[in-house]
Amino acid sequence: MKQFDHIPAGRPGNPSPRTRAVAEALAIAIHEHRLAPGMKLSEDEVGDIYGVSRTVVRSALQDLAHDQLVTIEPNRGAFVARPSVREAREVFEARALLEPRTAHSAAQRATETDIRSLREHIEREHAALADGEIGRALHLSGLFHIEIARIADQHTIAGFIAQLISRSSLIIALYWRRRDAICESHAHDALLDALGDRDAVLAEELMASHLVDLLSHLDLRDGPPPPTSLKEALEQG
Amino acid sequence: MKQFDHIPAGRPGNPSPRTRAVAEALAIAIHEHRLAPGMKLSEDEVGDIYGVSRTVVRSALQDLAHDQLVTIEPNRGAFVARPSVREAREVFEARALLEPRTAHSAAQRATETDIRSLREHIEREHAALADGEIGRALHLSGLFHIEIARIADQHTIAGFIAQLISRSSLIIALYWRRRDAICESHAHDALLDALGDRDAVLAEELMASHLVDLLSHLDLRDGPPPPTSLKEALEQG
DNA sequence: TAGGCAATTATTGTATACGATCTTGTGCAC
DNA sequence: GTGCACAAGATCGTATACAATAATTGCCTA
Repeated sequence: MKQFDHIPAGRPGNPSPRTRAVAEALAIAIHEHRLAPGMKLSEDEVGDIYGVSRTVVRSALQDLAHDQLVTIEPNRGAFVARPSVREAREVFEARALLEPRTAHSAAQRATETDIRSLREHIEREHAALADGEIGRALHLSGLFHIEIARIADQHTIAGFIAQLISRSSLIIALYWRRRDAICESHAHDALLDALGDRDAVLAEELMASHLVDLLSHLDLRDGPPPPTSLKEALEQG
Repeated sequence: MKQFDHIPAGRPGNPSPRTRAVAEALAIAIHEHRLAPGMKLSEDEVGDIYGVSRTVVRSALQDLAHDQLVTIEPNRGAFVARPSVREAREVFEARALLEPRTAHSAAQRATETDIRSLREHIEREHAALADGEIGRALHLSGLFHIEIARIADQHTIAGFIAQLISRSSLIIALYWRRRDAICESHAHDALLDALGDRDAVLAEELMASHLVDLLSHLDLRDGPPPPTSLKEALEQG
């Protein structure tokens, strides 16, 4: 897991190393779609897995709840969040509002080191896809966006974007149309080129259309709630 | 304190009533400038004051840290946050990005009930000012902005705005030029009129200029650190 | 047999206790 | 007299224990 050590911990949350470790491990599991939306996260169970007490698990879950990756129901426990259709729309509207402008700034400020870092990022993304690790590729895809926000050097907005991308991961898990036809669109490559050329206007446009494209792959038409999960779904089938 | 019960708890944080109560009490104290930036928030002390154990205090402080109202230093404790000049700029840039558009949406969606609610809000704000309760007036002023975001009916963005306004409270505490010459600008009245007239374009413009005006009252020129506080400042002087 | 009630079980909410880390105060050496 | 080293105190980090709440099961009754 060494390759994840550099992850920009968007949240300025709990600096306690154990809490951080558990929170990030859970967050990555969610981002890589190893934990499905709606899944129960029992404090005891998580604590046993990571070899820590409920105290730190609780703290980690609270952090994740703040980023709306998990939902905490009083006296019921924590569950992997299950964003509604409405939330999904809101998240992508917010991204459409923030990310294009951020890409614009990033193009103006990007150093050669930044560009190289982004290129490595994309390569790892492609490698993951080639290995069939879709979840990991998705996670890396999100990190690419976060990296751009970091380059834009607007920490506050970058934090918001990181949060939105986290939630996007859940939204994709719930509403993506065809899991097989995932990505390998070269939107990120095109963005990287624009950033490398310091073409701020183009980068902004590309980001905007990239987000529109992403949104178009979601199935948000059916107004009602998302695909229910767990045993209930199996019982019905 | 009944009049604060309706406060929109921007964060979806810990639903535990005690943790919420402590977190909100501390948040309001910070918003009303009763707790100065940099002040130490000892877990034992806070626990004694509110009659709860360190467990819940820790949880509350963690929530506040996530909103960047307090800073937690490992093994050192929690302190009321002290935003840097740079953070101050970032916060107002983010507000300038989000709030005008939100005001636009709010103007389109506002119901008569919304307008009445806002009007009451302003009246309480003026009343607080008339009573010389500057801190409380400032807090209410922030809530006015949050209320507009709520009316705009974009929960995600409204959450971001709530966070930004929280931090603005600290920024004002640190960087406001002349505490006496505070407000009683009728910017909020003008905004309310525009919203009442459903004039979205005007509301957007008014919000934008209101934020510029606010920013212009901050003293962010001196590049280096903010007006340090606490004993350290006194020892140096 | 279906529905509702009660006891049991499991899980969370909170408090307390212990260990680790940092701060502070004192004393000794230089 | 100054500076460093060490010890005492305080505070935080984590684990554990107990209390409160909700979910589940089994039983009784209609």
